[in-house]
Amino acid sequence: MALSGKTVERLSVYRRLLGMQGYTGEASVYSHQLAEMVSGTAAQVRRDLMEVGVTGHSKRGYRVDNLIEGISKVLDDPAGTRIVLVGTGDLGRAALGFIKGQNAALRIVAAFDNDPGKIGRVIHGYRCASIDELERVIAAEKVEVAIITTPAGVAQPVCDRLVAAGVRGIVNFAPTPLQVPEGVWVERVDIATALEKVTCLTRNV
Amino acid sequence: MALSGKTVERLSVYRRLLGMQGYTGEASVYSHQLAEMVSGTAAQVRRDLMEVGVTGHSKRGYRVDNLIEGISKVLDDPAGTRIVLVGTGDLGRAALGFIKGQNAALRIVAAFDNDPGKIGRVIHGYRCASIDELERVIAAEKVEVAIITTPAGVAQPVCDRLVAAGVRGIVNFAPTPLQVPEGVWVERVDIATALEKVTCLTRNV
DNA sequence: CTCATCCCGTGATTTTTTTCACAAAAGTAT
DNA sequence: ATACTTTTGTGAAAAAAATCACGGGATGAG
Repeated sequence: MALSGKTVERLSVYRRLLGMQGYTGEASVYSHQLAEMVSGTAAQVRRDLMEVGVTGHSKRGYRVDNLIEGISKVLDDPAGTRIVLVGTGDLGRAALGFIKGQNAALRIVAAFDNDPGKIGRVIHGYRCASIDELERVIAAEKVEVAIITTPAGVAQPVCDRLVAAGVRGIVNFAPTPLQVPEGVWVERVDIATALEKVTCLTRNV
Repeated sequence: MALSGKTVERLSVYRRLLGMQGYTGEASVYSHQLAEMVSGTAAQVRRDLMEVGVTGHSKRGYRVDNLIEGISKVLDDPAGTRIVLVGTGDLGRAALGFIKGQNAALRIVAAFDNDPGKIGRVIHGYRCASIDELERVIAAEKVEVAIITTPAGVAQPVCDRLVAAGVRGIVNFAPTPLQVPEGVWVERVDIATALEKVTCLTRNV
């Protein structure tokens, strides 16, 4: 099953919205309702759900519990995914807050920093550990995914250590591209670029 | 000139990398060097630059100053873009840090919060103002773009106020989609989705 | 029961984005 | 000067993504 990255992104959003409080509370949703939530089209939603394999019901839409279960089956590793975060500055703390309690399949195993003043502090319930422990923890806990929220200058060396220690997926918030070997997936979240994109496209529309 | 969103994103990255310290310092770059930086292909870089209108030189590549100037001409508003940020939590502070000093054409006019305890504080050089001032400041300064870094629960009402006050472009960091009228551009930065995407795609590759 | 309506599932089509591939330009070596 | 190499610029082809459009099933009204 080869889900495209775009589809995975939308599935993640569908699931989050369906799981959120404030959702209508109905037992079913129509594709056009989901489409409205993500500013897409009903056909696209149906196609995404088709790829997942969940099936709806003419005239009554999709059962919400069914949807959440089906999406989770493709997005989540049944064994859970162990994650570390490196860099507990503002952004690192913010990221921990976003992740906390969102998805039971994602487990933050450790948060690292190189500032002795931060080590030992508890952030959103996670204890900040010394960067010196990085390799040990990754190996001991079989960590597969890492989040880099360090300053740009150290992102690449941190990345190299993560990859050498066995990490195979990285979310990179540092404003610099990372060089990684084949077989490692990097997802970049570029705040400065997002802002420049909006300023540019807002003007030309 | 109709630049695609993807192209704009890459242009933003090319420019940032070229402007950064640590860049080789050469007066020229080849398309394949830029490609390597962004993990793309040389042909794609050349196409992006073609759309911008900057022109290179066989055998010597593109002049760096030329590139930066050409990219800036399409990305930046010559009059500058005035921006406000709403929500000075961890994420808001992080965003201010990323933006600060990056691009002279982007000017943060104000940062707002509804917490009386935060009002008056200075964050990365920007003074935090009361959310009550939102409409006044946006009108007075002709603000066109806003960054939403509030909790999910208040993102939509904040968005409504921004749009009513005249904002036409929004970068939304809140983990909830925003409903906006025609003519307003929303760029979503979804941290939780980025993480789920990596965990999913890392596994299936 | 019959009709009208509403929605799902999906083949076909269109649009968008990326990649290929090659002529022409420009430098280098001999 | 000539041959060889490297790089740009871009039409053409391919790939990826989104949209259209319609058959078919389910429901409710009359």
